Amino acid sequence: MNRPTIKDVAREANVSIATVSRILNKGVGYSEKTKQHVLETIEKMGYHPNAVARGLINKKTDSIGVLFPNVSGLISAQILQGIEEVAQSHGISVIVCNTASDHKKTMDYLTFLQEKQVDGLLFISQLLTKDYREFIKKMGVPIITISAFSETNDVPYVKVDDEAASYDAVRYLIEKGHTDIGMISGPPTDPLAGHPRIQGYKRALREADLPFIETKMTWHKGFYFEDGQVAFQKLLKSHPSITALFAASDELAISAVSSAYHLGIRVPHQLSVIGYDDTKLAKMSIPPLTTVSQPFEEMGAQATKKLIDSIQSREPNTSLTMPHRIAERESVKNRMAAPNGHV
Amino acid sequence: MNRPTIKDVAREANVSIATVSRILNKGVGYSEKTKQHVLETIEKMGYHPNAVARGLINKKTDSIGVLFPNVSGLISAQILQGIEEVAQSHGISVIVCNTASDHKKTMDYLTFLQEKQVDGLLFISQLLTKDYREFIKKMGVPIITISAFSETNDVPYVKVDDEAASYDAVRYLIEKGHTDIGMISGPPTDPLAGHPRIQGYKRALREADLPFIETKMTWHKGFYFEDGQVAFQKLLKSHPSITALFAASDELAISAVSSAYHLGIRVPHQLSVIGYDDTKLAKMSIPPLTTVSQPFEEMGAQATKKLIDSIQSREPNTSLTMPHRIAERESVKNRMAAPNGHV
DNA sequence: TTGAAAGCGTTACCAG
DNA sequence: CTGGTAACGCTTTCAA
Repeated sequence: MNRPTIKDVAREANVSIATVSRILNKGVGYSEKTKQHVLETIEKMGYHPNAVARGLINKKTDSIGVLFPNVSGLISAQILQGIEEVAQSHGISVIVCNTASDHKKTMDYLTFLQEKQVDGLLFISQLLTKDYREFIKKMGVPIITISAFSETNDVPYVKVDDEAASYDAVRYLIEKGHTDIGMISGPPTDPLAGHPRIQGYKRALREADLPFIETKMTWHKGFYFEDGQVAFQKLLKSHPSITALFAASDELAISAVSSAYHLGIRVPHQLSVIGYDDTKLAKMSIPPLTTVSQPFEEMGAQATKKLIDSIQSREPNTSLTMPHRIAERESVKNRMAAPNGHV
Repeated sequence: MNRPTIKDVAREANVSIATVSRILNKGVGYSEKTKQHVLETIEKMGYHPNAVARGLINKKTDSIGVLFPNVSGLISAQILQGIEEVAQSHGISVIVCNTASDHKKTMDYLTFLQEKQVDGLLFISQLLTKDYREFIKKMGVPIITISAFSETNDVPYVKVDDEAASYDAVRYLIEKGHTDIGMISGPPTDPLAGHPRIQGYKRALREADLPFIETKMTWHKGFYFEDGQVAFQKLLKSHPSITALFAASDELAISAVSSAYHLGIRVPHQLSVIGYDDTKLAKMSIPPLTTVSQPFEEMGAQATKKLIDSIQSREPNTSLTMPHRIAERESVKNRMAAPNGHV
């Protein structure tokens, strides 16, 4: 025997399906008596409405698509956690999509999500290019980016101010008495986490009348541990004198700490390092990593709230710049401290 | 103007909707000529089939639900990556659900997924209790657990053999010449990652004629970094003599390494530690962590393949025990080595 | 307060 | 090879 439908309930309760539907969805249009009776039979039969049929007629599936460039990372996972939580509390299902930063894959997924009739889209840590935007416009569903923005500048985002956050990180180093500061960056061409962070680094230097030296900023492909290894080597070779290092991600930072350890360079005594992201990693590092903290989970939650708002109100949304802060731990030495002051 | 439907395409192409449908889904029932023509108008109009309507009539939504006790962890993220990849390649959408290991939340989600008419379920790192099983049976969709199993013993799983893996880990320590080996475990009452790993530890000790001493195995709530801190303190207080430590997770292991560092105990010189999981963390630790490697991504992928098989064949599935291995890095000292042999 | 029936976009059966 | 039509499970007019 198949799962009962609204029809079965109606027959069993001796009412019409219209009445059952009203009881389930509307506040009016039936007597208290029939309501009780119908609710009882529903309970008895173990009836559950079919969301697919509902979606067809309502033109609303109560589902959203979330596109990540990579789902297995710490950051994605934390953002997803925030998304899932508020979606869940609104009875909305979240469909995860891994684009691998690939154009074709992203397009395919967009098409897929269109066919699935999702009510909205969340676009994470990936530049929303013109053609993606074009396609999404045709889909006619609201979209918000997280830790990203659109080339077309007409889609709301939820992110921290990367330039300002980087500035603050380097500023922090300077305030601790450092004047010879290197940076391990991501690709300068990366408009999301590359370029702006470099800009922040430069500005902090400039405002403190410290010279910006091209080769004191190195990078290698991405923001991962392995990238850090090679970038750090490069940096150290040309500038062994640096006393502090700003890394554009926690993985990059930890990679530097690890390399330093193997080279016998003590952190923070000989080299201070500050990271970026404040993933779980930061706390677990030896020494615990001082880093720029981004509220990833909260970002996921806020963006999802906004998206759901947009879906319900059919109004466009506004962007939101999230606050960042320096999570002070033990990887930065205070050179201003009294000579006997450790750390 | 709304998105075109199959009806619009039919009208525009001067054929019936049946013909359009056939062209889209069947290999036969139309001439090459009309096929070309219809395909062209589809292209021209930018038509995309509505998966919701399809789902309604086919009683198949091409979507699966994935239940995690926690989505923000490294392990979940890696498993999810594997799931997403094979689902994607089969045109199936994955709906993520965070149960927070909570009974009510899990039940709510199960109900939700039932209404959404998902075609199958993946249950991750969480004991599938009798009542969950009951409910899922009523749903009538296939289910597979990953890194977990069912109380009722009638649902296929994909997991490593935890007892054997733990045994191997401790055995590895013993082979490196260690005889005084402590363990930081998860809760012994945890049937998934607690109990079996403890059993493996005990068996390895027993087979090597080493005594099992109750207090040489400590734990504190869970498998996270913070848990490790307190468990390690406890262990060290009663057994400062241990030369090696088996931790039931990488976070636990790294926590111990970190605590040891702060106490001036050098790893691996004074204390060897072996972890469990081989998450990204392991490589980033100082020193890089030797650990039991679980192929999480592969586990997610295999389970999803099996699930999709079950969905298509409507046949029950079989369990799969995945291979584990010791990922040798630098946190274990070889006490058998020549006296001048480092590490 | 209630029921009949149209319709959401699709597939599949049955005629022709 | 092609078209008409019932059906999937539900919501929503419109009448009664």
